Amino acid sequence: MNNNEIKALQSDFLNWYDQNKRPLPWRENQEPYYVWLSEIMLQQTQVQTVMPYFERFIQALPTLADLAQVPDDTLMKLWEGLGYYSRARNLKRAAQQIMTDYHGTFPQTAAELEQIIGIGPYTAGAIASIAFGEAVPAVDGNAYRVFSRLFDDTTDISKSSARQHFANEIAPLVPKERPGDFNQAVMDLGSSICTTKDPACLLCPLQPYCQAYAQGKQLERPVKTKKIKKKREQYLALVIHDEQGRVLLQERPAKGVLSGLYTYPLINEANLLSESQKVITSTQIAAFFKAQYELTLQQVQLLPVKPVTHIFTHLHWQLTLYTASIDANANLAYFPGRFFTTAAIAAQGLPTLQKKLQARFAAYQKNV
DNA sequence: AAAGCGTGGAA
DNA sequence: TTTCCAAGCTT
Repeated sequence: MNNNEIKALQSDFLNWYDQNKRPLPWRENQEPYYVWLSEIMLQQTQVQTVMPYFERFIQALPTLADLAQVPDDTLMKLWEGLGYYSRARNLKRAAQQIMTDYHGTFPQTAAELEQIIGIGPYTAGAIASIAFGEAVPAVDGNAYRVFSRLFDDTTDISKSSARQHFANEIAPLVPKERPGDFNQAVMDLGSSICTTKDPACLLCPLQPYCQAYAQGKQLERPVKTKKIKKKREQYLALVIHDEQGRVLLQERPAKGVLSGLYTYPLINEANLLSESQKVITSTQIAAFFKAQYELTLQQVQLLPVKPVTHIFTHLHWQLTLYTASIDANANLAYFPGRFFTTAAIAAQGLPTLQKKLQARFAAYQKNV
């Protein structure tokens, strides 16, 4: 593209943005803390989902210093249900990092921002351009889609190398004036006009020079070859009460799904079933708990309710609920978890999987 | 380089 | 039901 064509493209994006930008809470000012927080929350997450979380978060933690000092349980309660929980933990670590290493002031370039935990190439570009006016691209999934169509680019976005390829293509197009608005225009256009399945090309300001549209190939761009296959796994979920009505919850291991979060104790059925065996018995479950945790369960019973299904990015879980009882004075030295009162459970930041299990159990109790 | 990491919604 | 998608980062 020559300079005039680039100028025209920039104007088309910015004019469209001026007419169509959405009024979002994090667009009310360019406060780096808010821009950063919104960008982290928006990773792999839709605007509509993020909105209430963002409002609650800045209400509870209005400044970077507040975030750096927030207790972990408060933090997880604020993030509860949003998913990708390491984002929240990294957010706090990053806040502490900025407080100590940068005296509480955000670094202002993409290159420096990318050194902060949780900030990758996209987020660094977004913050640098939106909050600090640096003319760098913010290459997210929208940018892949918009520019692969505009240039009829067949780069496979499944590959790790695609991001740098598009960054190189887009960098010369980002205007020195209003780089943040340009990047947000790309994203807003990508999420409203240049959509994946049903792009509104007739409403698109770039349609006159969109190379994919010219060839009717907009639905074939971007090229994406990789498909994720979900692994199916069966679990038992144990609702274990003590005499005081407390419930035993287990802390998930530091590695793996839902790490560090609390759920009912979960047992992978594969850990109980031998090759020829098909039915799991209550005795077997009790024996497993004894062997693993030195804990004695009583009255282990299969709950006559529909199993809970939960789908992660790479996993498809089906969980069968059981109830059991345990002595309130049981020694939990070998068990990664603790007893929770009803109030303590409500105050805990829990993953949606656990919420689903609780709801299923509550529905059962109501009908008994 | 590719796999792992949540959740909700749409088709 | 199944699949895919949505403002990615870390290891």
